[in-house]
Amino acid sequence: MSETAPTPAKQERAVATREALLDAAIRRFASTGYEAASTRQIEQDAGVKRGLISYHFGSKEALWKAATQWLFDRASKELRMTEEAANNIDEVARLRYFVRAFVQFSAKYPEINRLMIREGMDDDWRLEWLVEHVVRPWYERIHILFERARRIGATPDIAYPHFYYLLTSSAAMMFSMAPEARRLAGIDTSDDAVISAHADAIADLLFPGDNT
Amino acid sequence: MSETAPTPAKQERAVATREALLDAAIRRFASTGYEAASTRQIEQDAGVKRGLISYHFGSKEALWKAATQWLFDRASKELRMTEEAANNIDEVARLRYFVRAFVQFSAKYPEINRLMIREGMDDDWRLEWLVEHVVRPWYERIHILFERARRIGATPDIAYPHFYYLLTSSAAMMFSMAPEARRLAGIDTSDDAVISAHADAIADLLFPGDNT
DNA sequence: GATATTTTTTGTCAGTTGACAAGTTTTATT
DNA sequence: AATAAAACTTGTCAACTGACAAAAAATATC
Repeated sequence: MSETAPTPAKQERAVATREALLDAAIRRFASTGYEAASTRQIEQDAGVKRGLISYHFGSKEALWKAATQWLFDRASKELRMTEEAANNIDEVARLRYFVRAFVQFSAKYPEINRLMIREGMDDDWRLEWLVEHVVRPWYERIHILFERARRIGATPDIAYPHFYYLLTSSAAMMFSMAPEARRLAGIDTSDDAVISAHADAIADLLFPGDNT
Repeated sequence: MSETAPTPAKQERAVATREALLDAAIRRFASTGYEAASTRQIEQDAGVKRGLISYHFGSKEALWKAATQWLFDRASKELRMTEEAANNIDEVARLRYFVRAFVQFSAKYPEINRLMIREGMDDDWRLEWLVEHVVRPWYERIHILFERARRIGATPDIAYPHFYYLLTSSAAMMFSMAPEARRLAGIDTSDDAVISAHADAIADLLFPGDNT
């Protein structure tokens, strides 16, 4: 073997470029959709030059997968921490706590719900990817909470899929539709008071327990 | 004045072309969004030749407005009939009736909610148009029902905007996300039993009245 | 049947898109 | 400082987009 290979250099400023692209990509994909979001626009948003997506990700499709993965990893970690934080309180209070946390979470990351809504309407490779990589784990996780609550009679008498869509849609929709909510109802959905009121409303409806 | 103008002809087969285009346009705009829906694709879906959108509507923007107007006019009429049909029953039962009808309605016209979701995320001319032409009338109409219900104590204790987003999102989302619901939960959202169960679930949550 | 008008068909345009390839600069290591 | 790899930059391409214009066909009225 020719030992001439001295030492390959490593990557440095590239991480900044990558993150800028991932962040810009998520925002574009979530707000305008995959097809309508142009790679040139994303590069411009990220403040980098034109060929960088090709260089760092290879293709638009690969960028989309990397960006969604990136977003959901961040978010999943946070949601799981919330879940664990509620482990040492009683059952009903825990459910209310989780629901409120879920609303806060939806308000904090509106891009997640926006992405899922956009992709959930069309049965293509993106929906398949999202369902298997992201949605199903959460679907199952919430299922467990739901069953535990059902056993102590703390849950409305409906089949789980209905509950899942009731919870997720009512928790997230208002924040996904922030521009509409502002125009229509004059609501600022980034206001903590609004978020908190919404969380209370949902928790009260789903688990009419104590008002704490 | 030169009386040579004999008699101008009228339009005939054009209406069929127009309707085919409107129908195809709604489906495309709702499922892929405005920017990603190409006029050529819409013409192909409608089974007509290439230049017809230009001829009948002038521009893509004009087609979008005509198509959404067309859809909402049809839907509004139906929703108003439902509302009137419930005029001669007592207050609480009427609310439950309306909620159930609203769910049925959302299941029957998933394109409406899909359109509003797509456009509600971005604050552009389409959102402005939708809010003023379509959403606000409904928003106010439901507001009246809500206030009437509040006066007799039949309503959850939340501000109206929260109620509005709870109702509309939980009623419509599952049907807008039909492809996801099928993949994720194995649910056929066009099944009458599923629709009915969903309607019951929401009516029970919002107005825990009798179970009729 | 002649004719004017509506409707359809086809050609063409400038602008945009995603992808790739050939360059240039920067950086880490010696 | 030399050098090789990584990172960035720019040029170019075929495909597609919305729009318009000109030609062809269909239709109603006389």
